[in-house]
Amino acid sequence: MKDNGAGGQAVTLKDLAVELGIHPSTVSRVLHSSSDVAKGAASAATAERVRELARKRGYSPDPQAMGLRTRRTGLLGVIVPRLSDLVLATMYEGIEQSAAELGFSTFVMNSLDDPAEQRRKTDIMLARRVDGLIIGDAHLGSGLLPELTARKVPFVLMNRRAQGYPSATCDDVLGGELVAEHLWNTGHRNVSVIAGEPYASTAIDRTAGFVDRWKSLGGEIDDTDVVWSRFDTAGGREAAEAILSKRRPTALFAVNDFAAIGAMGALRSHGLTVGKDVAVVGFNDTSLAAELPIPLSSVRSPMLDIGRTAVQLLQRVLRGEDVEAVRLKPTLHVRESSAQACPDPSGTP
Amino acid sequence: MKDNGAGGQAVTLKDLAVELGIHPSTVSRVLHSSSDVAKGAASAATAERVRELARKRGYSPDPQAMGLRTRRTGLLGVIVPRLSDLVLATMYEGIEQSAAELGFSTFVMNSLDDPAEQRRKTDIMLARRVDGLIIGDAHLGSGLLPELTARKVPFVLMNRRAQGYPSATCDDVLGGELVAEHLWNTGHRNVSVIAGEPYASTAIDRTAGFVDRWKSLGGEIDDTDVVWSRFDTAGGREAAEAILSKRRPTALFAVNDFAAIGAMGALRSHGLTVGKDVAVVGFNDTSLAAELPIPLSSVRSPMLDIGRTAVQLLQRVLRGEDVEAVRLKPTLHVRESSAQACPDPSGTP
DNA sequence: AAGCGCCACCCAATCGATTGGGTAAGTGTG
DNA sequence: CACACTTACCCAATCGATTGGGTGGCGCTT
Repeated sequence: MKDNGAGGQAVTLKDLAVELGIHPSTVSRVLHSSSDVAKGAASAATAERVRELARKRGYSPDPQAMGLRTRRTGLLGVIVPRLSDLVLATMYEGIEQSAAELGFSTFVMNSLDDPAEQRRKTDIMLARRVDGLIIGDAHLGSGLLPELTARKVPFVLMNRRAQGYPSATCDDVLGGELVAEHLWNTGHRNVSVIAGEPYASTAIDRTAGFVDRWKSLGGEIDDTDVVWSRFDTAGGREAAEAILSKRRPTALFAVNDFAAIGAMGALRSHGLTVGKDVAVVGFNDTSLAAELPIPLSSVRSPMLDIGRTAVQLLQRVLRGEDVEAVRLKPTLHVRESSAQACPDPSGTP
Repeated sequence: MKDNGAGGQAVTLKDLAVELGIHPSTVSRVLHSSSDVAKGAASAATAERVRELARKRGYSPDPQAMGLRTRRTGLLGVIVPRLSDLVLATMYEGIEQSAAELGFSTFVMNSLDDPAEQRRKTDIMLARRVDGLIIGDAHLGSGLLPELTARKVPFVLMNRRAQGYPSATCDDVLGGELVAEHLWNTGHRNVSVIAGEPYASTAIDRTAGFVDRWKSLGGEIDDTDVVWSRFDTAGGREAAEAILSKRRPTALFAVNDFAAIGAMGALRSHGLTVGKDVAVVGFNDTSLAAELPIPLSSVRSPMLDIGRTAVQLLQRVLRGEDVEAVRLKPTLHVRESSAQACPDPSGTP
């Protein structure tokens, strides 16, 4: 029965003040001091009357007016490559939860991983006077981040990291290592990597973690076994086709579940059975992985926690604290797509 | 090099006015009147100087102050079941595009299809003083919509419809009909429906469209052939299990691609091959459908357009116009999962 | 009884932009 | 030359909440 918001005319501080016969500033102080004693502002009795009436009338302060005075909007801007990417959508769920708990609201915008669009969306957010930004689409080597620093815009990175900036990410290097160990231990010696976009730290770190660990185990892998690709299903399919046109690995590591699904499709159309002829491992363990016709092995990254952590880091940045990068630990979940030992340990040339 | 936004101290109207030696109100009028002649407000020469300086200083009006005065925030609230549902995420992309073109910014929140959460999120949005709402999670028979109407909150529905409210949806009945015709024509006579959540108009309409058309073609189908389920992969799997425990249809229609994928998994673990032993058709034609190992037949709903349409309808509501429901036409895309003629037209009892 | 302090408030400026209502200078008309 | 009218501006109130700086009145002290 509240009457604030879009349609109705909201209750204002002054309305309450008039009805109570006191000054608006007193009402403000009472409502503002969260402690039950409005220290020095009003008597306990008055304070109670104020709170009572505020509740009854469904008073909620006008964020416009409040923000105008305090220069803080309680808004956080979130920029992601695209929300229709399940990974980012899930991280955003974490952001929303955490932000709501702290009384912040969040804007999200899709940049489609396009630098011009990243700039445009950033500018829109700043024009809205967000208190800070969460950037989920950082491109390595882009000039945007130093520029934001120069403009003193408070921000943190999420999902992808970049040297020298606070970020909340998965420990992608570790994730890649886990996959390398798993495939090595199941007897594979002949593997390829579907590596993702080379401008994303996620792709680079996962690939590097895999390759480095693979070599340290004594495995062989060179640049031609690593194929860069888009993160989506079609990208994974194309990458797998490119790989299969040249050689036949016994295992594929795709740095993204969707790319892995695309690769599974390509394998099937080459007459290969996933999990028997070729092992496939994905990354992120999206809700789809376990439910696929052939359940997909995948590295589970704590997506919700990454989102939540990003908000917490941003809080600290806003308080002026020094903040470093946080990397959350992933775990490997082995399923049918890579459970069997390698059929032909010698590999195929 | 703009200096507005989170970190820097923004340029204000007054700053410009002082630098130009004129009154802030004059600056405001010049910048406000979009026509190149600031009619009556200033001379052409002054107007040009003002616009020039505004550009140079990177002036952008403070939305807080502007909104305080004009009582319009330029904010739209969007409530969806969850953004990690690819369907809603894609609709949101459409919303974002369209809203940005019109100078609006959008909030999204997840309600998780929980009535209490729907209320909470709605209240948060109204407390933020959004100009209007786009509701993507309407529950049939919920009391929330009449209440919003009573509070004079401008809103439109998206994705799901409800009698008597403006909405932008897919023509789900037609979509169900297309599937019925397709399966009938490929020789199937023994079908089951994975119907989705009974509180969602999407589920109900798609199912009803299918069932009614099926009957009108002479087919038999009764209530036990229709299984309600969650929209996600696990829900689809469970529903398929329930169906297979009782009978063996030659075709399954799932009202959602993710449920269809789950069903494909269940079929496989029963030793049935999708597309050969059992046909499967999904709904929405998400980007995944065509790329699955066994490509999934699906009804393509114009998700981006639905989002865009929702924004346009809301614009009209905000202008006080009368607005009715819009239903966009879907198209069926047949793929390997249901391309073959029914293996056993007589069906299996 | 004069003095002091504190309690419980009130006053007014302020944030940045909008907008109805002036007003002085300049132009044209009869 | 006086009057009306337009041009090109300025003035000040306003939106709703916050906040530094008062100020009466009461109680207590010595």
